[in-house]
Amino acid sequence: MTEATRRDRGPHGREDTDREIRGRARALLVEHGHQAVTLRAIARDLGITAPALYRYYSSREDLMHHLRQDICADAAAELAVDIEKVADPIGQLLAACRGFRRWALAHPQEFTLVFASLMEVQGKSKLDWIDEDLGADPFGRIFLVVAGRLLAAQDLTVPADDDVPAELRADLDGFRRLLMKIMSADGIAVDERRFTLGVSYAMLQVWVRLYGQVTLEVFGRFPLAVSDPAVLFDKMLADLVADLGLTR
Amino acid sequence: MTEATRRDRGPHGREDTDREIRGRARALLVEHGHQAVTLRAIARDLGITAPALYRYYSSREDLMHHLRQDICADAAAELAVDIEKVADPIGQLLAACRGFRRWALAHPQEFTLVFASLMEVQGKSKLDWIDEDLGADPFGRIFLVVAGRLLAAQDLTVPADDDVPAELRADLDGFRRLLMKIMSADGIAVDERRFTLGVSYAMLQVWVRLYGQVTLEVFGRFPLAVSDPAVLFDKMLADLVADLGLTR
DNA sequence: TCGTACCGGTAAACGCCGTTTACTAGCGGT
DNA sequence: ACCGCTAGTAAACGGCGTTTACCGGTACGA
Repeated sequence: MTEATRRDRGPHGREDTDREIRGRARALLVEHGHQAVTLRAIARDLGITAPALYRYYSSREDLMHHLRQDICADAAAELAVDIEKVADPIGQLLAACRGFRRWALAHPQEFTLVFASLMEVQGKSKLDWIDEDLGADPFGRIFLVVAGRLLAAQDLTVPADDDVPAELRADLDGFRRLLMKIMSADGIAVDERRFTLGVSYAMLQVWVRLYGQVTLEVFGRFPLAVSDPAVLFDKMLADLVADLGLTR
Repeated sequence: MTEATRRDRGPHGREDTDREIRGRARALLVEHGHQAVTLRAIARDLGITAPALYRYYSSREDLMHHLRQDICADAAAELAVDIEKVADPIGQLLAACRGFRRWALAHPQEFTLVFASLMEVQGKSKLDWIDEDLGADPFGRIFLVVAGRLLAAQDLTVPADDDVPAELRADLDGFRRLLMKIMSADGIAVDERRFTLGVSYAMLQVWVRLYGQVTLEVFGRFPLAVSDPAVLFDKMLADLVADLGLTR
């Protein structure tokens, strides 16, 4: 006679178990933080022993790596919903930015894991998340598509190419080409001549400000008490679209 | 006869031992990351047993908390040196920004601990680091002093007070008052009428961009490969001073 | 001078943790 | 009927934070 609390109740396929593992890991992360994501705790919740998890992941770090990808994909999906509610490109940009902030504040642990932690020193570069097939991780793609649509529809006020330092041009041009590839994959036509280095640079700066503001808010590192951070965020967004020379 | 590797060789004062503890903790953090800062490892390095550390700190988390403060103070001291090498206020602002970047890149683990981790859920607000005696932590003070000197010496291009949303005014005014207190404590005289809400807002935005850029670089989260990040950083600084309407 | 209270430390233990090793029950294919 | 694979178990190792009980000095007051 087998014991009561056993695992062989019903035929769990490998995929199912894997999903359960990541689901519990995710829940532990959300509820009790990065430290609480423990192989033994996950196994316990699944009614399994810890070493069994090694049939699915080669180490805790390996599991965390896949977890990051899950999180990324989920955040991207959530963001995509927000964006598609809006028709005009500027509105989509704002929706993407607000959606990013909302997600980050609602999921601080996930945000930290994916967007604000040192990459394990394994790979040579920090940029393994760029150039998986075409472009970037699913999350980055969302932003790039939004940028692409905006660019196709509107003229932006951006620095002249002469104003961007020579040492940056190759990088920015690479970014430009990446973005064009994504756009054409997304069925967006864009006039190459309007897509200058200055446009690449401006997009980069938008990301710097968005990321900075969100990260500061998540980590509570503003130099003053902000009683209504949403207002501050919207003001920054307004500055952003103004600096880009956008009007609906 | 006592064993060879014992601790009672020479009279270590309590302060000395405490410094050694923090020193080893610091070294472990730098060399092997947050995870490696282990009470047992620290104790081992000091030729002591782990429970002895509880005579100095009530828990590992308590030690980490003090460690954060040490790091903050050290970073501030390092930054102060950079700043005092320069005479003019604009140069000091640039030196502070570049110093912050250099420190963050040279000490990613410390940077993460102090500037990019979720505050433990203990205190009610995230802002315990504001308003210890007057103002902020030693690190924040440095920036505030630099800002004060700049403000006393130069006119800034900032948004009109009417452009800052009503909901932000109380917060920004609090920041203004804090900064004026720090400035007067630092012996800087400033015309109150030139220190508008727009000035507070502009300073906040400078911090957003600086923090965003540095954090992106430390975490490798730029959306493109940046072959010479220093150039990108300097370009952003140039934009910053241009946006503030500064010229030497 | 003698107690005594405290201070900084030790030893042992508890219950976690990741990970490795050896083993096994059950299943699919031949 | 057997073989081999898969997904699991049990036991163990060493490391971790933390608690408890104990202990040798040293400072200090009677």
